[in-house]
Amino acid sequence: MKELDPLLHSQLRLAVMSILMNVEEADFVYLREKNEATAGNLSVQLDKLSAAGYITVEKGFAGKKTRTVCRVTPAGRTAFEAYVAALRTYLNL
Amino acid sequence: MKELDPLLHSQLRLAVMSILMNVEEADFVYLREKNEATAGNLSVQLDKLSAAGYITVEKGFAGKKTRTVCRVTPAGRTAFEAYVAALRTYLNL
DNA sequence: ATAAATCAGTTTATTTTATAAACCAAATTT
DNA sequence: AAATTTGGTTTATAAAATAAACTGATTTAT
Repeated sequence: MKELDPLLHSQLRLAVMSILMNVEEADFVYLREKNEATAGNLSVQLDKLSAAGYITVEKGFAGKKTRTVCRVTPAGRTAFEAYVAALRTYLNL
Repeated sequence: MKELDPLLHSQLRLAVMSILMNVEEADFVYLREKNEATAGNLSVQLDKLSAAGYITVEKGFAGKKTRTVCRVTPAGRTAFEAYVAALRTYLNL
């Protein structure tokens, strides 16, 4: 049975990746609001995606406030597409 | 954010449901082999699907050996379709 | 006939995950 | 300058997935 990448098979991580696939970059606050996630949960899940090399997380400033910007990496893109392909076979979409 | 039914958002349960959606009925052994799952794991996940009313689990006999047969219920069918629809919006498929 | 191995499955224990709650430092508001 | 808000991180708790150990019946081999 084709494996579903467990890193992507998580509601919040999947939603984050889905956004990043379509958006070039997105910051922490945007991702938190769009997903109605708690900051804590989002922080943890971003770390995991980052540790896996699926996204980059850049800390910078917007004026004086900190701003954390996320982007999907090529590896992340590939993994996401493989995940979707695997899902298709599961669900025969 | 549209919720992904957590009962279906599990690798093994999803795979089981996907099979049952296409097959009218399937027994324990078939599901275990097809999914390369351990019997323990399968047993637990079938219980959950059954407790949720997504499948029926009937114990009977095939000759002298016990045989556990699973079928998807109308509620299960509906839930599965809703899950797939929700996934589509996540992944914009 | 009986001991060993297999089959079909359940129960219990362990590990992993997801999530929330508590916290921290800097910036803003009053 | 005290109180609040913002943008997060860390730690604790709850829920899930999985594996390991077990049960009870059935073959198979001796």
